[in-house]
Amino acid sequence: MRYSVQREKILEFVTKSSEHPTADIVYKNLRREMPNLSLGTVYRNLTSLARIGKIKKITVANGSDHYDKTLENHYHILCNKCKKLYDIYFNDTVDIEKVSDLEKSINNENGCKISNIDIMFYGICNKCLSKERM
Amino acid sequence: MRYSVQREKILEFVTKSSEHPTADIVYKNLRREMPNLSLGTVYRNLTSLARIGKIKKITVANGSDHYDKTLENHYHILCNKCKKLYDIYFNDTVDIEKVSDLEKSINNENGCKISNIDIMFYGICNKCLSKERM
DNA sequence: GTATCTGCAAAGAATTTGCAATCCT
DNA sequence: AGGATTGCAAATTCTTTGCAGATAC
Repeated sequence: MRYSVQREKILEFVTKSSEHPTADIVYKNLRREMPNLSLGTVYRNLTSLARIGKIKKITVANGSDHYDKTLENHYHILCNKCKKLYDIYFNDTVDIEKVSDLEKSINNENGCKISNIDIMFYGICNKCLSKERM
Repeated sequence: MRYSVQREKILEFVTKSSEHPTADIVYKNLRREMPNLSLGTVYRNLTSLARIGKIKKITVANGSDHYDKTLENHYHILCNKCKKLYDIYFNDTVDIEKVSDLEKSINNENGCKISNIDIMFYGICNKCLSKERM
């Protein structure tokens, strides 16, 4: 894959972002410094960056795909109120182990070959919860 | 919710189906006996049937939503070859327990309120695996 | 030089919606 | 009767793609 300014900036934006931007968010933000950037280019690069594993695509119910910097062993929650996607941090590493144990045992017991598991949580984020209580 | 033939047939189709039909599959199949059925009606009813819990919507990466009869404690694998969605059966009930344990512990340790977890497996189904070996 | 990548705009796929007619109750 | 539901078609939303020009190497 050849170098391009656009791809570098797109990767940088996703990597430095603490949110999990959609293609449109990446596009709108980078347009400020690159007024000629096109949405097609953003989609093409997000797709290829995900293919080579530099970032990860996250599919959610009822909405655009999000993109995340690649980090091991963490999951996401989509807030049904504000529609934002947050990381879920496990306080107890046992939880993480449960997931990978699960993955292993299913691999062995089924006739199919599992290449990956997507786990998505849905609910209300803590910000929206505290707003509700006010 | 008032009765309608269309909704009854749509629910029946999803419930009796061993596959996990998309809106389009439901539409194409029911059109044989209901030539005036419209795709909009199928979407509207699948959505409301899912809302009241009679069926379950399953969102997958890169493709249409699927619908499933509501059964507890089972998960799905999307075959990357044939793009079909299959149930995953656990031989060992411990696996199921791992998932619900996971759910409980996350509920307690995070500031957010989790209403549900979606777990999706991706890989190659056993049918496509045996074709590969031939 | 040439294959890759971009911007643009148009196309495509999936789903939703407005509206008048029709159907339950 | 009167509100819910339908069929139809148009609109929306998200994403992909064809193409001609620009860019990396």
